[in-house]
Amino acid sequence: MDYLKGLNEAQYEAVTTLEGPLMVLAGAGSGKTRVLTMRIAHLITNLVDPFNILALTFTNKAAKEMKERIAKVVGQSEARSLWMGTFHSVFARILRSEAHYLGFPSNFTIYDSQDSLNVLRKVLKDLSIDADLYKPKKVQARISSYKNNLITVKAYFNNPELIENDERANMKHMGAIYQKYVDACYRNGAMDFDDLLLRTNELLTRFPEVLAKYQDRFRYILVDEYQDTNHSQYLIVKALASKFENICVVGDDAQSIYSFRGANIFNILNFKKDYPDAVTVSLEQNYRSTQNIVNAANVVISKNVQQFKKNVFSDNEEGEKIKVYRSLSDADEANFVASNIWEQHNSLQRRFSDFAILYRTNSQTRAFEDALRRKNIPYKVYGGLSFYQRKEVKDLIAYLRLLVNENDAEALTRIINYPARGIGETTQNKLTVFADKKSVAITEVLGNLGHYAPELGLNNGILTKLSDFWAMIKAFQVMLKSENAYTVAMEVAKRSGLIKFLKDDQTPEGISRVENVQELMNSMQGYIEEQQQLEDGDPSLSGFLENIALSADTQNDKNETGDQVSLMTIHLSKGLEFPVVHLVGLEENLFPSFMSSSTREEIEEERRLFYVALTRAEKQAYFSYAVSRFQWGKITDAEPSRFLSEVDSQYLEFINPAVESRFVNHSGLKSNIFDEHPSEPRSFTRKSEKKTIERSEPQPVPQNLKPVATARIINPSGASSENIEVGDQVRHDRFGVGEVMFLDGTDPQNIKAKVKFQHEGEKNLILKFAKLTKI
DNA sequence: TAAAAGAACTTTTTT
DNA sequence: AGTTCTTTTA
Repeated sequence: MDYLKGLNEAQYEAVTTLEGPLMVLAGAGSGKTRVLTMRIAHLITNLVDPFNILALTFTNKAAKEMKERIAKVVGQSEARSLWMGTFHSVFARILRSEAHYLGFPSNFTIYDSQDSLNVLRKVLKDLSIDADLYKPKKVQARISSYKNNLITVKAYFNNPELIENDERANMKHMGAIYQKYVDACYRNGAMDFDDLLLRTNELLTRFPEVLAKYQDRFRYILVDEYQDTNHSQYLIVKALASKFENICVVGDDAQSIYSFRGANIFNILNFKKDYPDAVTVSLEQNYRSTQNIVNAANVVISKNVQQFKKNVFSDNEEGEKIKVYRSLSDADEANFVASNIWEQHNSLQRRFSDFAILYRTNSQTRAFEDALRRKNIPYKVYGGLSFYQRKEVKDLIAYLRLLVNENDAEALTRIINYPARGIGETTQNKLTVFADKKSVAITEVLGNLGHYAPELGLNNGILTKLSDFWAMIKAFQVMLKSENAYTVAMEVAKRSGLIKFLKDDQTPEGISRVENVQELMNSMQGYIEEQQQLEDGDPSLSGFLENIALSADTQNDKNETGDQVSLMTIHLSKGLEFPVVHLVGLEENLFPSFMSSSTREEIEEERRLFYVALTRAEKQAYFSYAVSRFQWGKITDAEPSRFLSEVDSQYLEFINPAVESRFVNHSGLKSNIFDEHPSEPRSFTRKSEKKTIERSEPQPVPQNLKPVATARIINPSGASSENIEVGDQVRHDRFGVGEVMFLDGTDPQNIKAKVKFQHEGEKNLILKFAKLTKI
């Protein structure tokens, strides 16, 4: 049992206490993943059949990594039959095999938030409810919270308090909307993310034999990131564990950051109440970070009221102080970060992959991408608008979804007239109304046009178009029986006219859309090949569709090994670690977000978010903030985040360069701790410098001097692209530096260039639009 | 009916 | 600023 060596006392206890309820409170960096991995390995070595183990993780990525690590200890074949994955993916799988209990088809579609929002918009329209009063997003959030708290439509109408509550919020139609939305999903044979949990609960409560089956199967249950489970998840775990009570939950209340998604921190805080016999183990030694980082993080989190008492400490070196950089603008901040990474890469020989840039909102990525690209620093953006959410990708996926589940009305509306085939809004409305009146599915009408035609009141031209469309879908479905998913998808892309339609658009955007569809095809092929190698793989089309619905960005996972800087939101960084972390955008109203600054609970969650971010760092942490920032299309002034002043200044070092101090008083900031720690004394010379700059700005530019601004504009209208030749080194606004591989076309208005970019690969660009600059 | 132009809204975080 | 929904025009 080599794997037990090298564990500290607490870790050893957590790994070897196999029976009964166990709560592991794992402070940041305390070797949580290691404990979980070893614990599962230990179970298997102690002759527990892996088939009887269920391990629930927070992300698919975490599950995959953990499975690989376990396989190294106990061997590939033993690890395979382990059930490990996110709540959503594990229970989606169970729901598929038990779907008949709930009256769902086993090939039900999984709606992502965008899909469910579309359905909701339609429901609002059908009920003639003003979408201004009932903002779809708000309605969606409300329904989501019902579902996560196990309030079904029936339960809602039986609960006067809830109804009253919605009436007070001026949303008295919520019940009706909720009902109609649930009905629509049911009719479409679809479940949204929350349904995967809610319906699992329904399955386990309504059908004791199903519950018994899975209770017997999952004798040992482990839940990672327990602090971020919601009520619905909590109940599933509780039900499954109630027979054997071999339940191990691992988490850290200080790292609960998903309450906006219904996560309930009391699940972990009250674990002892649910299982009075539970053993609690605290892992407090942080092996990841320097003392300075751990101490700074502790000071901040101690401001929170609601938490377990913990004493996280580090025996590592004391380490450097956290550097704090005040910048003028978002662009300035990004430049600072990029230069810092560049310098450390050169002088300290750090790898690019040693760095992470963490931010609160996805919209902050752009500035950093620009700055990194200018310095030719390779990087990878995690999360953000996922590849699978792009319109052209979703469109092709909608076709595929319809093949698998033809009741999916949402997929049907998306593509029935895309690309345009003369089935316009009027026709679609007629169809919907007619189908409603006859209470049959639209697809039923489409499938039996001959039968329904006399009553439909559509002319022959339209009827032909409809029957052609449906014949095409049917042909794809037949093909799916004999051909593999990739071949069918290729055929769909061609025969539906989608590819041709996209190819007709020769703008750079249009070209990139075609590339995205190509990329989707590639990722599909990759998926099929991967699944074919697995014994229990599922290379089918529906398997692929489920995979992309439940895991954010599989397509990028291939080139993960490269040496590149990681950019991601703090939420996404949970569970990861980096030698150097740049925590950026530390400003009031950004972090903490303006959306969650009103109540103490909200601020406490933001503070935990700060704690998570800081404890990602192993050796060095950098904080930065901007005095003004470009957002919502204009420049906004910003104040430093309150979290900065909550870090005791003994852990900080302020590093503002000299050039900047002339602007120090420029922003009209309220006095704060940062004015007490100027990086260098402000002199009169500097102040007067500032004055001259300010005064000179409004003055007219002297005739004999070339204004600097004009001199910098190399490419005002794209005209300079004209004398570009094959072999030239060029710079593109978005793609960075690259080499022109070849040029095509004689019409000066329509010359295409193939450019090989250093980081973005080869792109086909149209010179007129690409605004390439020769360098 | 489809493309083009204009208006409105957007930004919190994700399975 | 960028996207998406809405209205106008051919």
